[in-house]
Amino acid sequence: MGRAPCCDKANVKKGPWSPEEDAKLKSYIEKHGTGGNWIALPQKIGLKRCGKSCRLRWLNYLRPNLKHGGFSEEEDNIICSLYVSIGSRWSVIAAQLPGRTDNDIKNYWNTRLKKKLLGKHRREPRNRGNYNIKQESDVNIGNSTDGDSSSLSLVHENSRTNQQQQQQCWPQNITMPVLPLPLTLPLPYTDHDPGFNDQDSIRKLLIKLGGRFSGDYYHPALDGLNLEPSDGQQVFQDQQVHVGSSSSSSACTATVSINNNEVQFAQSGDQCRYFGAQGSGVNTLLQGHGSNLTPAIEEMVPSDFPGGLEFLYGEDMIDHKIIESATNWGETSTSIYHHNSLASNCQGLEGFSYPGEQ
DNA sequence: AACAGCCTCAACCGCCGATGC
DNA sequence: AGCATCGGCGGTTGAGGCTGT
Repeated sequence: MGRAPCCDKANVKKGPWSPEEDAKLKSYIEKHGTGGNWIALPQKIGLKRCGKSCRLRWLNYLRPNLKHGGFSEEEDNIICSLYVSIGSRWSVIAAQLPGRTDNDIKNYWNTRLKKKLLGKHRREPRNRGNYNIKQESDVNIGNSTDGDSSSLSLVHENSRTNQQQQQQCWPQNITMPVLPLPLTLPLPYTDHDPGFNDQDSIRKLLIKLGGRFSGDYYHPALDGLNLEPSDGQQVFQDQQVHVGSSSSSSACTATVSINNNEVQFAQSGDQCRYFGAQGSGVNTLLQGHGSNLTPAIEEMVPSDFPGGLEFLYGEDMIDHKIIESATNWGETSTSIYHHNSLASNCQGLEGFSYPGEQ
């Protein structure tokens, strides 16, 4: 037997709200509050609406100090950055953008930013004062010139300066920003814990750090890994996570150290060609096994896309600045790392074509 | 002007966790 | 402990408006 419906669907009005309904709901809540019971609210007011519908209408539309449309570039950046790091947790993202609702951001992402990332939009957006798509960057795929012809890298040609910034997409030692949440993560590994056998757990950890799994690469360094999550949760700060095979003396070890709000990847061992010597850096490790990285991004980036999501983690991602921000993620105040040019990089993907594609 | 296709976004749906009984 | 209820969340839908032909 299923769960009882929250309201009598037969006697509940659906569809767009009328101004009268809005006025009723708004005036009541402004006078009396929600009373902590949305389900009972419509009956008190005399609205033939589901309580959940009232809640949604209030939160997404009637609530004071809401902004609609006109996302600024800075908001774009924040959304991009947070989406890359935490995925589609719209309520969390919305908490960082005063006046924005999760629904708003979700819609904006799905209709604009996602396409902006891919450069799929066909025409200039309508009625968007702050929204301005510029085609200022070209992105090419080319062989890196660092002496390793086997590695591919993205070349950003920003602002048509012709100054190609060829970069290895995931350098051997890269410092990535730590995004502020969740401040506690299931930490999948400790040195003394023999139960480190859950690849999904480490995948999740690495995903939090911004990795990608395509499933296209088998990675021997992950073979036989013990990735069982430890009991409970550990504070995901100022810790080191050693990613490597405990069973192989010659295994490459990727060290993910989290200190002072920075994540550092480093690797050692004679199998490190998988990690950096061939130019793919730790990301190759990250590409080891099937993915649950923010599915929308995964979907946007084909599995054979050289370098995976590195274009989201280019140099600019490293050169970050901090935006101080209050957050709802916990009781402590924390910081967002604002990737200054992420969105412009996204814009730069306009006109990008995949290998073999015209 | 008419039509078709595209785009946006408000609203709905269903699931899940928390809470109370 | 088990169940019912509620709030909250993310995914999806569809009506209406806009644009291109």
